[in-house]
Amino acid sequence: MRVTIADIARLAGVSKATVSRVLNGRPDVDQATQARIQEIMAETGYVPSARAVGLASGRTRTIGVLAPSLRTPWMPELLQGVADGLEPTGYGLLLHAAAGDGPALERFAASVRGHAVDGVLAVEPGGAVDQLRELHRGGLPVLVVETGGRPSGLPAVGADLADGGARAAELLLAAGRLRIAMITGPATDPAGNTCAEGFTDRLTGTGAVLRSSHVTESDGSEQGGYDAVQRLLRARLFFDGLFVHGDAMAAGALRALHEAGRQVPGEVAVVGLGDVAPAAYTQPPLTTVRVPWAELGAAAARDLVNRLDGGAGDGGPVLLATSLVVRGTTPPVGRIPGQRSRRARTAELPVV
Amino acid sequence: MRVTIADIARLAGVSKATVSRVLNGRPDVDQATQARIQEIMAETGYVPSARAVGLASGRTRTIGVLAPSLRTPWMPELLQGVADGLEPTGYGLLLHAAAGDGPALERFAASVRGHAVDGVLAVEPGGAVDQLRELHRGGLPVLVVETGGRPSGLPAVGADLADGGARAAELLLAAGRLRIAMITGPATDPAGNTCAEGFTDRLTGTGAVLRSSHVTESDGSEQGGYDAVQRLLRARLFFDGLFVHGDAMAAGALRALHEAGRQVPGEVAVVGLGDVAPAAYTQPPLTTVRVPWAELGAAAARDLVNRLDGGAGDGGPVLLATSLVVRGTTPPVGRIPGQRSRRARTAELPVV
DNA sequence: CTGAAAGCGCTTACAG
DNA sequence: CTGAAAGCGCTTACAG
Repeated sequence: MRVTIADIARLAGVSKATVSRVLNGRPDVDQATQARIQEIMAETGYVPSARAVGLASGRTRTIGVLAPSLRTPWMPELLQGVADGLEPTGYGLLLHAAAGDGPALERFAASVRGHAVDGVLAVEPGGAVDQLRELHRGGLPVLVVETGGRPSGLPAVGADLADGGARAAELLLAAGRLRIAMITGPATDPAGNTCAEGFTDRLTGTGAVLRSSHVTESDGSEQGGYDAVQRLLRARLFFDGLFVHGDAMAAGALRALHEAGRQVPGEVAVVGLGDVAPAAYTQPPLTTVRVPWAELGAAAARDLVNRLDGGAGDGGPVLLATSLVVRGTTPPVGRIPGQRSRRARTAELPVV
Repeated sequence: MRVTIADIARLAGVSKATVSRVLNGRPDVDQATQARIQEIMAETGYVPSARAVGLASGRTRTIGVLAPSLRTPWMPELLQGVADGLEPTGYGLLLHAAAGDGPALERFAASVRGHAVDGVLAVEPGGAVDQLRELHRGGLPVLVVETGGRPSGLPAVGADLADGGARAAELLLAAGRLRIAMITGPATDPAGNTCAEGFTDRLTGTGAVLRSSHVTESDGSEQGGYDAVQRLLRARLFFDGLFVHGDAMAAGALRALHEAGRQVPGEVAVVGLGDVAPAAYTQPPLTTVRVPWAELGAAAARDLVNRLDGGAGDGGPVLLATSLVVRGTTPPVGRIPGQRSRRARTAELPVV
């Protein structure tokens, strides 16, 4: 039924080896022969069997992507970047969207050991990192997308979150804020941790203070951010600057501040992290540390494919730049290094 | 290097055929022999080669998922459902996240024709539906997730959006709204179309009117919803009920109504569609037609795997129920059939 | 309950 | 520039 390489060979009056050469674009084939073979392949609608190519060549031209959850706000954007980065290479994307532990992880590891994929792209693998190290030691190409978690020691691409945190601190300092509060996110979304390091480092010795009493943990959700601000307010803690490790939480924080009658940015300046969907549409629009999620995914895809195709990898870990998107939850200030305004500030935004 | 079935056979003193039988859980193997073989496989860490199994068995135990874009608000939720539904079956998920046309689609079709996957799950395929029909005619198992687009004639699962629309209409009627406006979404997210049919059908003969002048099209984004309401208001059109074909647009619509000083739900009652992330956190929280995205994905995955494993498919198209989630953008009314309150209404919500 | 052999559809040295 | 042959690592009748 199915057209095979043998059919093409017979029709063209050549051997399977020659057809295979044409298929793989080898240069050492007679022009006329090549043209004839290609014509026959087109006429018959021949498509090589991925399964046979896989077995014979030892490669599937597919990479496995390990993503803890598609529900993390920035994950779809990052995955779309991976898909877009992969598309032109012809590599397929085998998606494993499940938490990095338990039987699901075992299943993933087995499929990887069964050579269903040529390499693995792991997004913030968390608990799966030990498995990945073992697979990597076993010779499997692995690339980790680090969004702020502990460096794994594996080949990685990430974003310069520490710098993003420093920029956030500079913006609050430029706005004259001296009593800072911070809402941290869940362990599964560790971008905030690294960002916080750059943030606190930059604050050191400036007169602005971030007390541990003013740091509260939340779960990444809008409601979580709302609750976190309520905790701060109920504890009667004073703060005029707030750094929130996630835009969804920041949206909730803004809601709580609004309900409490606290003016933003007049009384409290707020900076988020991520620049995901809700950021541009909060009231006021959220100033936030932008992470280039899609670019991160695309860079990771290209880097991994590069390694698979024999490239040595581009040396050390790749670190993409973050940037500060200044919208309406921080007061308009003079130019701040790295500031980037994505939206005209509207007249009704309060000015300090 | 790699442990193969031949190694296991030699170590166990049996033939490859017997090892294969154990591998595939065939019952006709001696208990002791089976135990010995399994022990040896465990000791050696044997994992069957997915590539060899694929070639020999003619199946890859992988399904291809065609998703136009991961940036559609409900897509991550739906995809997570697919992944979760697939997990226990052991099937892999080859993700193709690109618009249904152009060279990317060609690449997808080629990979499908190359038998890289056993079947295809297509989410709202749009322009790719002709390709899918052809593949289906060629014998490929195909399942379409229909979110409101034209029925493709292919095996499908969908949500009962017409019923959801009818519920939305009933809610507005119960609230006494007679001048209705509607904001429709982009062609790539056609859920609203079907929903609108049920909506207008239910309105017919009730005294409530939805004029074509009061229907405006938007792009699915928050800003698009905002702009759409501004268009309606600038045209000086009166409306006391508003049905928006997407929660993100509804969030923008609420923002525009707020800026214009229109009270919600007092002056305008608003119903959204989707029940995606922004819905619960708008001000007031959005009343919306809930679509069970994750369940939709999981049902599709199970149905397709069922077909692949020899099940005949469950008869006609599967249609999951939608429901109305009543929050704060519609006035509290007595029990409405099918109403479902997901959140305690807070005291400060305006009451008509 | 088990084995020998053919076959899945390619790729890859090797030889010419 | 091209072909014959072996091999990738399994599964599947067929025979016993």
